[in-house]
Amino acid sequence: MTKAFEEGRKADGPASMQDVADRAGVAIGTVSNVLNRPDLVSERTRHKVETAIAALGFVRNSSARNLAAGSSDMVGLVVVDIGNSFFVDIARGAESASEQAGLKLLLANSDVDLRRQAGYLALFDEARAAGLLLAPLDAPLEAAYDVQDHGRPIVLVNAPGPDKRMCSVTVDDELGAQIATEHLIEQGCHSLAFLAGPLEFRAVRHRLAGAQKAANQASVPLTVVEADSLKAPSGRAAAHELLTAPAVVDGIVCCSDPQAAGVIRAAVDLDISVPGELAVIGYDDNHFAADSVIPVSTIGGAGSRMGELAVQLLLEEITDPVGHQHRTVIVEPRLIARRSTRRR
Amino acid sequence: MTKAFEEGRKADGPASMQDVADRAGVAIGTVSNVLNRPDLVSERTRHKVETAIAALGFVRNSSARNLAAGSSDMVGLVVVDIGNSFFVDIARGAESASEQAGLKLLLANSDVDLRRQAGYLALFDEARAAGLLLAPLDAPLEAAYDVQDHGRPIVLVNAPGPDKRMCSVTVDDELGAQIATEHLIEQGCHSLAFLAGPLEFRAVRHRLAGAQKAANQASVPLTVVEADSLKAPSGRAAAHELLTAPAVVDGIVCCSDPQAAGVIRAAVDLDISVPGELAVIGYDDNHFAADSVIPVSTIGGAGSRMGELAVQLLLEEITDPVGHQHRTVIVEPRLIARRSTRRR
DNA sequence: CTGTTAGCGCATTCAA
DNA sequence: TTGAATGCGCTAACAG
Repeated sequence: MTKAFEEGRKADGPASMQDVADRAGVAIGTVSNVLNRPDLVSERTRHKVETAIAALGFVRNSSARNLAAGSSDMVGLVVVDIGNSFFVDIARGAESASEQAGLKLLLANSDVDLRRQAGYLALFDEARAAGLLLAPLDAPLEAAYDVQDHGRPIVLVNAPGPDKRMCSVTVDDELGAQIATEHLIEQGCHSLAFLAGPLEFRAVRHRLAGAQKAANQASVPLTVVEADSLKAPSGRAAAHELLTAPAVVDGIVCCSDPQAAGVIRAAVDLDISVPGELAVIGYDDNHFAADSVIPVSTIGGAGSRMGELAVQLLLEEITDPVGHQHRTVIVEPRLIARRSTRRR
Repeated sequence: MTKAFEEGRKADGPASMQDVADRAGVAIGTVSNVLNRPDLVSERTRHKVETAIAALGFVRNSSARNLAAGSSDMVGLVVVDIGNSFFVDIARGAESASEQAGLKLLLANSDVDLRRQAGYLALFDEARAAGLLLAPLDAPLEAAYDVQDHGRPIVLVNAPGPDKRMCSVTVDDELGAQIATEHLIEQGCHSLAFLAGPLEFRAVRHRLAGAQKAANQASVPLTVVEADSLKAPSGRAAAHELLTAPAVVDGIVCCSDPQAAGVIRAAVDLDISVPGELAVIGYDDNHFAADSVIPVSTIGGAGSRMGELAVQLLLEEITDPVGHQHRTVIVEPRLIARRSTRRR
């Protein structure tokens, strides 16, 4: 004699609201009420129902719930690279803002794969998520527009630029690089290099522009080197070349923290002291930057703020879908000065 | 005149299968068939339906789908700390295995908060996920048992130990620390220290045991120090104390990579050369470990493997819920030797 | 306050 | 091969 049989309900599958209602001796609507509007239910019935729920191990079926209610409290965040702590910061910011707003945040990692990105967007679209957040690849946003066309709110986080069709939050990359460059100049550098990543990345181009602006304003020479990637080995290779060239450089602005780590390693290999002979600054404040042997100065502080703002924009659109006007919020990053640039 | 009006359907909300059927001039069942069993539908009708789907921008409603079908292809992974690249590795492994199995993997970050962990488990439970993966807090697993009791498959990843009630995959922490310690001894260290994290963590205790085992076998003295945390500042502080004490230590086994980074920093501060005078090994192969100025040797390789295996176990249970026998798979980590321990 | 009921959008019989 | 009908579990509106 199975437990389910004793309880007089079908054996397989989880208990339903109807099972709960039967066991509590009330109608199904009442069960729904104690779950969703407990104030409408008398103390006594509520207790009966709660007892039945506990006894049966009843768990709401959110599919049925969403279907009937026509809405959901889930928001999806699709991220390019969960291995990059910058995006983890975004996720954290989004998570805490969502929690505060009573929304459930689910993550999906596209892992720099456009097809996966599209797949996860479609997943959340099919699940009728309340809204979507997308930290996109630097690639066409067709899939995001599709979601948008289906009437689902979506906001871009760390977007490559403003977008007329949807809300987005961006960080001012030009400003960031400018701040970084000015910082090196203030620290007494006289001959700078900008270690770019691949120029096909919009962010890289903006940062380059910012660095050039700052260098021009201060009339400090700026050598530009384009590395193959934003990773450490590329930074190391590029720096090795730069530092063994005849022209002397006493400060390098990098496009990423791993690059900066690579640069510092190259410097150490060549017996060039950091920050004494060479100041190095990274970008994005990845988690490891603070813990290095030579803590790496960097530009950061934008990640979690962007996540929060993105949720805020999303909420606005969810709350007022018709009156809503798309807009772009630009976050200003800040300097995080650590030892790798401390020259005075 | 709105687009919806022209199309002769209600304005708000996404198109439904009924809308598609109407526009294509077929019955709703046929639309369902072209979506789920296209081989049962004639070329011509299928084309009509597909045209209507495209024209309407129709997107399946997975809530309705799951409700009607009574199953879902989503699996949820709840992770303690998405900021730790070890768990990112697990997520990556789980993701690729899921993709291969035709399952959709969604992530949730409990952020070392038991309440959040329970919340996300409940979320996936309510969504009737096909199964759950949990990289748990080192804390009671009540919420996981609940899920289990509701008949939903769940497997523990990086579990604190074997569990009779559910499948789990663990890494052999004792072995890992043993390997690490043996490595230092092979490299010629004569006096070791084990930098433990808080001993309330099971993993820390196991690692301690492994280190002691290796040290005993080789008759090498092992000083044990308990740091406040697994983070860099704790490692730095503990190492500073250790390295300024009268007793000489020429090798330190750490419980984490950040700790190792802290140790190396302390050594550099004290003008002790690494690896020359002091060999240091970390644990978990966090992403940054390879890129440091002094690349950090470590114990790793288990993360993505654990993720894959966990999905595999989950699949077994999903496929055969009744015949399934819970089991624990133990993954063996491996040494990743880098410069911080290269003494010969 | 509680019970009844009509869908929500879809998968899936069963007939035709 | 296609169409009509039933129900998945729940919410919300309404009647009592």
